[in-house]
Amino acid sequence: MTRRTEAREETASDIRAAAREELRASGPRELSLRNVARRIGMSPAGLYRYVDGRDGLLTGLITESLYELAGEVSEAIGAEADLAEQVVAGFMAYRDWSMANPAEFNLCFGEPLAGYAAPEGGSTTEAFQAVFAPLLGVLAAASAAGLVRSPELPDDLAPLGMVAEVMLPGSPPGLVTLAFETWARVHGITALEVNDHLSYLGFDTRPMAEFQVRRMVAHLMAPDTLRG
Amino acid sequence: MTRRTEAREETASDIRAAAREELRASGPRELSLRNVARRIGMSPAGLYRYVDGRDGLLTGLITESLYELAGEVSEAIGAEADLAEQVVAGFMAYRDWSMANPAEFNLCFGEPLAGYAAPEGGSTTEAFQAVFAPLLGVLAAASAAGLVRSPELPDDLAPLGMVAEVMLPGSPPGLVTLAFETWARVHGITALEVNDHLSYLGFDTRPMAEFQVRRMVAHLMAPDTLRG
DNA sequence: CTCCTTCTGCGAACAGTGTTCACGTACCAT
DNA sequence: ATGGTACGTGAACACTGTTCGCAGAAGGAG
Repeated sequence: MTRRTEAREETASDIRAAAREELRASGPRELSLRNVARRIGMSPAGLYRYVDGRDGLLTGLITESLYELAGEVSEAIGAEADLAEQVVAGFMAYRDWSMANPAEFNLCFGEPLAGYAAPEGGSTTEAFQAVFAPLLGVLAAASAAGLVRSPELPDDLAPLGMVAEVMLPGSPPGLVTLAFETWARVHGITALEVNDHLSYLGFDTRPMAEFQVRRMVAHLMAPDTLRG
Repeated sequence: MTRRTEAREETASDIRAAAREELRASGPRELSLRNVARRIGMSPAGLYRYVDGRDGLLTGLITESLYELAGEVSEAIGAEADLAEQVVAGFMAYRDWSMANPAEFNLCFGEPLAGYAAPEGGSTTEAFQAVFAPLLGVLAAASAAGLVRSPELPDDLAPLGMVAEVMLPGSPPGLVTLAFETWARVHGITALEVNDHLSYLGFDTRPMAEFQVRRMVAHLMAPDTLRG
């Protein structure tokens, strides 16, 4: 009962590591199951004893990557005292991790993989929440401290009010739209950087990203935040 | 000289159309050259008389898509009189086209295709400029009219000043960073919408996108724009 | 220690992909 | 009418994910 499960655990771990390498080397779309097998010196068919095909391999990579990112974000937030600086640090950690792990970023936040469906259990959903929970926490804290004034929701966005009660219970309904806006902003600059759409500028674009994030936070926490 | 070139032109057009259909049906990554051939009832090898492999097919799709998008953006801008409304309309056209053509959006602005390299001639670069020229034009006009106050560039972003002189000659150097910021913002919400990362909200997210764009424009053209 | 079950891994196969090559065939200009 | 050129094809190669049947090895029961 021991020797077998032990060996199994080890090869499973090897497979995970090899898959991660393959992901970095070939990207999420071109991730080749046969190459993963080749890396650990196994036949492609043998992998199916450990992983439920390519989809299973991918869900493993997604959750693993998300928890890694979540750790980075939490750590970055924890290292700052000021609420505004926490927001900056948290989102810059999101950006920096994405630049360091482009394949993982695209796997989690980019174009959905053709033919891939998230598993039933919702294990990936949980991992996503692990990433956003700390960011939402800081935002909610800033709101509670009166640093962030949430905009009023137009009638168009009434459905968002429902979501607000679930995502950020007790917070003003407008805060959730602010949360999506901040995420979208950071996601935007990050996606452009990661996918080389700014590389023709010919210089390191990190300062530009930080500039945008700081402007965002300044606007977010300005006393005269525009409404609507 | 006539019958042959005429027939050639027609099949070339058929190929373009079939490729577009295939792109919509299968996405940019799974775009299968063999399926394109199948659509027009041709052998895969025969396609090589018309198109330089998959890469050639893709460059054609990219430029065609970009010019289509450029048309939508220009038209939307032209339909508005107020400068602020022009910005809103231009970017919403960008968003709406992307939602209507997700495969094309990802092909042009998403994760670069593995193994694909843009051609030498710079034909795609030209197409990209066709998209951004009208947007930059409105921004420059608004700046010239004193509606937009550009932020001062920190020392970090000195290289951007060089780019500014090329992209927006005669405009304040800070305006170009504003241009990138606006693009990044719209790209962010668009990418999230297009790639189904907001679909779990369960309602049409267009109002949310418009809300964000309007907030962006309001902030952009507010008299008390924050500097830096 | 022997027997039997279960787990593990492998080779072959299938359908699919992009790409190349040699081969006819239909068109066109002379 | 004839020579040359452009067109289209079928076969082939190396690759992919996935399934299936078959060997062994590991472990437990008697």
